[in-house]
Amino acid sequence: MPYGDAMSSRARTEERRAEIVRAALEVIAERGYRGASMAAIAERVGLTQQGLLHYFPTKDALLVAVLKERDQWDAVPDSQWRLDLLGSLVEYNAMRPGIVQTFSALLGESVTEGHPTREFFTERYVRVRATMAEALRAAYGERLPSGLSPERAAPLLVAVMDGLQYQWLLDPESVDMPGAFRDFLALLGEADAS
Amino acid sequence: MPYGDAMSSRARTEERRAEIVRAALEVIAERGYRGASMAAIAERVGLTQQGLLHYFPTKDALLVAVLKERDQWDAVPDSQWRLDLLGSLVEYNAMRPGIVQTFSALLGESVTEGHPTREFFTERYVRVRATMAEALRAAYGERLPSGLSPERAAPLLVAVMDGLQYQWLLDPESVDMPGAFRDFLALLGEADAS
DNA sequence: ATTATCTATAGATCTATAGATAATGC
DNA sequence: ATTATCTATAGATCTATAGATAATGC
Repeated sequence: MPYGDAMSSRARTEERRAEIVRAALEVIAERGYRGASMAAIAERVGLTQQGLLHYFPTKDALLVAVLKERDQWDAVPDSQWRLDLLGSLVEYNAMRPGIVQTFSALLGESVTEGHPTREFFTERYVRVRATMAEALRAAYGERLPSGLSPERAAPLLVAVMDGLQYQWLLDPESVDMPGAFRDFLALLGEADAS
Repeated sequence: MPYGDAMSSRARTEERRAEIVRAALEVIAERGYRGASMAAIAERVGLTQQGLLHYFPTKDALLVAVLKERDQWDAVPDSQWRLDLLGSLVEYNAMRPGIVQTFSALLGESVTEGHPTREFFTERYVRVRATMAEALRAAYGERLPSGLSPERAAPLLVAVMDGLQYQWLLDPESVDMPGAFRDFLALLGEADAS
């Protein structure tokens, strides 16, 4: 038996696909989606470009699989976010520059016209802002100590996370991403004295 | 005289180059740098791709010119930033989605490996953080009302500006970029009650 | 003479299709 | 039979070079 275990052929196919998606995540981190060639991804899993097309018949099909994978990342079942988990999430991200870089490269490309990730990110942000607003409401009620409503604080929270990622990716020595994020959380939680 | 004015030939050349840079800014906004072909930029100014190469001998040379142009945008002579101008800057940006989109697309690409804008952005952020820290210091002294030092507040300020731009570009209806930014400035200026 | 612009074209890529060959699994 | 993988290749692009032609400006 050429494979040392009892894996079904279907499971083996799925594993190969997962391997390809991981390779795609890497290559996209390095070169962006437009810059990531099917041949480069194929090479990373030891296939020819045409061999790869057996698993994903078009580049877009592969991107869809990549985004689904990514979706599992941030999709903690919506209303279960607790504010105090966010700091840990950012710390976790700081240990996985590859994932952060894939995400940031795709986000950057998504604002260009007709980009295949545009709709994904637009919808994702609607969802993430709503989730964050809920988490803020659960923690603070209708007004944060600073006076902001959860709905107005949410886009700021998301913006800080994304913006810090770019600064950190470009210059990790100079930017303490988790520390800065904690500063921001503290800011949100502070009482308004005015 | 084929040209209706007394422009020198040198000035006419410079104007053509400026025209090309503007076209490049547009095409980069639409397609990113990797996706922006020289041919597409040339077409926008009514030239063939080879005609464009007469003015900028390589794609990278054109990018350098684009970044220099962009540099003039944010280069308010360093130490002259006043905090109360930042809100207006964001309002101004909200009226010029094209510029914001060019910038955001390039920033996104800059985190990929060996990208020609990487160094530019890395250095730019070092500079911008320092400038913002100075502006904050000028406004608040060594501690902001919230208790943060200017140096720790600066990366947050920059992150909010950048992060809001992505959310706004993807979904301008849902995101009030200037309003959210004002919320953030208010947050920074509020006293720490803890 | 220099500047602006064009046609022709080389040489790299890139995605995708067609179709062959070998191995796997009912 | 189906799955995995390969070679060959079509058809689009893309950047850049070579070299011609016409107009401009000392």
